[in-house]
Amino acid sequence: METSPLVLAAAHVLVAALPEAAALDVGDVAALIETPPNPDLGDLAFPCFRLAKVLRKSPPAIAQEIATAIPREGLVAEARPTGPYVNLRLDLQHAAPLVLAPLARGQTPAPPSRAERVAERVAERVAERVAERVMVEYSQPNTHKAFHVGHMRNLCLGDSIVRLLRADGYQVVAANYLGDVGAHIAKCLWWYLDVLDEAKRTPPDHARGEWLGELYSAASNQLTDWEEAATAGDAAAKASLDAAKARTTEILRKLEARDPELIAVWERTRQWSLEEFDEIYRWSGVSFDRVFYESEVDELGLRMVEEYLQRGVFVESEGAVGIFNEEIKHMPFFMLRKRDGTSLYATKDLALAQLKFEEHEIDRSIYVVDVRQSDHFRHVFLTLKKMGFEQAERSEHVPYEMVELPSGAMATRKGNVILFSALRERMTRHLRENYLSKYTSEWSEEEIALVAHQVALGAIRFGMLAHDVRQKIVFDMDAWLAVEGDTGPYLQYSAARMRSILRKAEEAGKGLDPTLTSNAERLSAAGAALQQPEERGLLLALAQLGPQAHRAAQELRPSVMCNYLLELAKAINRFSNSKQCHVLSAEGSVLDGRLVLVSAALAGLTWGLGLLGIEAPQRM
RNA sequence: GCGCCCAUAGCUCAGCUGGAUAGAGCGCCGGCCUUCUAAGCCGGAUGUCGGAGGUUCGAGUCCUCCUGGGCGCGCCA
Repeated sequence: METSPLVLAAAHVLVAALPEAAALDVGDVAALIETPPNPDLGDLAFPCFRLAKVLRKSPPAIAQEIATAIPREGLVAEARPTGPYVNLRLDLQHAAPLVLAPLARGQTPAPPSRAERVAERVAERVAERVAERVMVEYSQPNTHKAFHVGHMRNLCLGDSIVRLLRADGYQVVAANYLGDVGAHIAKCLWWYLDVLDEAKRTPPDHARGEWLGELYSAASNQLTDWEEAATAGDAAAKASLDAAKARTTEILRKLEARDPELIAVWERTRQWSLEEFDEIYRWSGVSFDRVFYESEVDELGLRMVEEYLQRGVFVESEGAVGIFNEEIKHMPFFMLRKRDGTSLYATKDLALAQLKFEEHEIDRSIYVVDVRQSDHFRHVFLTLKKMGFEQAERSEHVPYEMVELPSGAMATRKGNVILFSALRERMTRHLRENYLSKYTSEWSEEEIALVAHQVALGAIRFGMLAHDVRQKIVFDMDAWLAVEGDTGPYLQYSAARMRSILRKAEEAGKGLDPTLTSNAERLSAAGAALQQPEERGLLLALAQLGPQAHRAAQELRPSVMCNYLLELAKAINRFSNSKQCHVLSAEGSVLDGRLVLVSAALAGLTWGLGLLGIEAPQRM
């Protein structure tokens, strides 16, 4: 795992004190170093369990020996054996320049070098080759359908993964893949063209995509109703169902045949959805480098099926074409062409993969798609491999659990879908009414609007990212509106307070001297002046920033970052609530130390929030 | 039936490669705004880490089985 400069420095001290026979290098030691459960024990801890075997001594005895061998000068002020651990207390005179100075200077944690990444890969035996150019595909909404809170989880996850990977040194192509063809379009257009009368066929001025989504739901629900009634023996329903099915099939066929009249309708309605998606992405602060459309890979997919059928990679089965991936024992057949000769979702995914590999020369391909598609992607990757795409080995699915409501899974059928627009509206209004109203006389309307937007987005993004991907999110609107405790706004608030201190210091003529962070002597004195436990705690929390961001990127888990940032914010608030840590009333090196600490905390938190796509407001 | 995932405090969840008395938020009780934003801070109460075996010096974490829940399983996307 990536280690912080602080841990690395401590590892150097430890290695020098280790017995020869320990045979551990700095990297090994750094990887073993952990944080004691209780700050009273120390700042860093070195566990001696691993050494027990090679040294043929008990861990406590080893801890004892190491502790006595450590010189009490430089970074380590105190080394105390406690059972099997050597607990280190650091001298902040040396720690502050390592941890705080770069951040206060405006430097963000450096991504690992290529050599480090290779070493890490080798150590983990993941792959000998290190990917540089990565594509992350996410969002993938369907046109003609509503964009709801479930889609928001995907959007937040994908966007954060993109940001994490970029911060970790990768070149990332952020990709979207829009579902603009298929049965759902036919259902929607059937309702639009055949069921709605002329007068009702005009969409509203705003939220046209949403309006289309309603048509789709109505159509979908009607078909299900008829189907149920038909199964129960209702002849009229059966007739209606058959007629509707014939019509949707006709619509699909005409679209495939590029029927000018229907294509015109398709293009017009599709555009309504696309415009709405753009608006959502703009509000959410998400942008894509490449947008793929299902409509653009449809034909290519079918050509590939034909080609690989000829080559014998694919086979015919019951009139359909596919491949038997025996590796997936419980469902080996992967269908790629229907009996009627048309393509499937799977077909298009093969074509899309080829397009990605060729067009963008990526060497790693990430798909952020919900967990229900796990088997599908295993098939896709296995199939790509058998087709000869070496990148298949470096393709991976990031599965995440669904967003549900207290009433169960969201379903248009049940009418319990919470649209993204509703969440956005309610969150923004709630923040204005309950928190920002106190500033109406003080701040401009522009600033209030900006902060309402930033905080609403912060609450939504954090809410979507803080859960591990394997946990489903039960979306409870009231709970989401209560933006206190472990929430995005808490993090933003913490940043705003840091900023406020710096602003007031500036106003009082006690601002941070920009030359301080490059003045070794003054910096040491400033570090040495940090005597309060809250100051130490905050510094130690900041030391974790780089390593945690790296871990989150490696594991493709923004939730790692969320949890870490909560700890950082807690350390920040403990500091700013402590009477003993007052900044403005401090003088000399104590003032210097606190200003550097606050600057570093603000920079670190802001940067970390940025990896989640959350902005830190100037004030709130 | 087969496969994948989940199960930790009343609720929602953390818990990195197994390691020091299992943590946080919400809720509950009690404190803290003439010193820097109370969207905050401090203190208190609450746990058979679903169950049973096993591996290990050491298991919430690894293995096996079981129970409960969710999801997926050839012509939808």
